[in-house]
Amino acid sequence: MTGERIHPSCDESFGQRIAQTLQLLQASLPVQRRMVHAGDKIYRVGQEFGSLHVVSTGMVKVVNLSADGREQVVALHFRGDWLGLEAIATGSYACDAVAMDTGEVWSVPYAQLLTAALSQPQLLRALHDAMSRQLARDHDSLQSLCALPTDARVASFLHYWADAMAKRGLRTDQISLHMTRAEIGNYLGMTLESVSRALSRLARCDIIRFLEKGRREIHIPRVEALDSFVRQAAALPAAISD
Amino acid sequence: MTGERIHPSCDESFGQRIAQTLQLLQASLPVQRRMVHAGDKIYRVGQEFGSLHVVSTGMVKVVNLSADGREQVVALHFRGDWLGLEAIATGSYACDAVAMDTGEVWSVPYAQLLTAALSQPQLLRALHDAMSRQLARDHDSLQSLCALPTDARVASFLHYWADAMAKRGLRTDQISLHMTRAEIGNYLGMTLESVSRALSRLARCDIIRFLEKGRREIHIPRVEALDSFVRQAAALPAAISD
DNA sequence: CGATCTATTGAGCCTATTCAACCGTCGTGG
DNA sequence: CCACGACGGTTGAATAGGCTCAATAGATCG
Repeated sequence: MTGERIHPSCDESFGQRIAQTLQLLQASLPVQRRMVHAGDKIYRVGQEFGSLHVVSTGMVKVVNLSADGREQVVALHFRGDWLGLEAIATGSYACDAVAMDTGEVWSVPYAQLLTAALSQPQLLRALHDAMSRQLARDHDSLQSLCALPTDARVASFLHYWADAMAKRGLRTDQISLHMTRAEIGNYLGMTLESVSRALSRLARCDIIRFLEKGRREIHIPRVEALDSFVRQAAALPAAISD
Repeated sequence: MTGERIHPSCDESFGQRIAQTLQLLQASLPVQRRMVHAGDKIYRVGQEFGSLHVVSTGMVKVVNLSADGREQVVALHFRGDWLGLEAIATGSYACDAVAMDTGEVWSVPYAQLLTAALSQPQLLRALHDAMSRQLARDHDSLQSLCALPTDARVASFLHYWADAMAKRGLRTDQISLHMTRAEIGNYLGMTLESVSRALSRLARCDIIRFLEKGRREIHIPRVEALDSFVRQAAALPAAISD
């Protein structure tokens, strides 16, 4: 293991684990690589389930479609994340998976993955870890939605994003959200105006800064500042600082 | 492979699948059965992960503990549901699992489960199905939280509960919530007063009825009524359709 | 019976939504 | 080239939905 560190708090080994998993997949299965661009769908709701997918590069949003046609972003995925897990039980995808960026997605037939997993326990471990992490992440999302006011929810979202980047060895002080305010709002259960206002307020407190005029590039001087902002908002449901 | 079918929407066979899974577990692993009563903890946050748990009878709530001590109910589990899945990746439980009722919980060491799964593919399938279902369920929770007003969220909650009972072959017209209004509110991201008001309104519309004076027994004449109530609230945040 | 817990309901307030106007950027086409 | 519209973002004013605070009542239990 090469000794390189970027972030103190998060484990550096996570990025390596991702790389290992991707290598393992490639070595032991006929993965089908696919280049995707923003807006491309990796799979669609209702489509028959056959394969799981792993994000190699790029970012993917998972959109739940309700019966009456409304859309709900329920998860975001980055390098190393698995897609389609929610379809295993039912046999058909319950969501759309949409690329938010140019990237590469690998697909592996679920049946073959299981077969390979019998002789490669690490594969099974990787799959279970991915599912487990997703469950834990969903719980955190739920808690944010239930317990935090809008501003803190946006802060928590940024923190999550920065954390996801840090875990993958990418720079965390400057993140570029490949989402519109409307998409962010949809994911966080609020309106696009509220997202905009929250971001403006965070910028006013100097917790974040906008780079360029196109305000999707966000500079985060200190990630801990986001954390403490969330923490404080959580403790006092209705406190207002000047 | 024995003849098995997966229904798209509302499978009658679900209850049978649960029974089969429990039998399978019992037959191929040293499950440790444990009787639990309301308030008992199956596992605690921070505790080292070693075993997964399956609800045999009774109901269990999973409570996420945030850094600052606030509690958040993130999931509810019934017969056949697996507990502790979110701990696989990290190696330690991230939540408390608390019995809401008298019941029985089976525990199986994860390592032994994996070993057994190598020779019993159905075991692995059952585990994956459970995780997959939980992920899909989490997505639905997220969507409810994000998109529905309080009344509809309560209605959706009751519908979910009734559905869970129905899938397990239990009576669905009369459900007994083993939760206080405060717990329900915590789970649904609203205050206990809002829960109370929502229930009162639903009762006023005759979508539900209270049995007895202790108002946790709820009679649901027509489950479809709950569904249509949710659907209508979802479609029009403020719009008007005859 | 008093003490405690849970639930219901009302009144006022506050947060986040709705509605609206405005600005900047980006393509497109006259 | 500029006019134009489409789109994404910001900000303000007014509204409303849900929260807070508070009072009341039933239930349970020692």
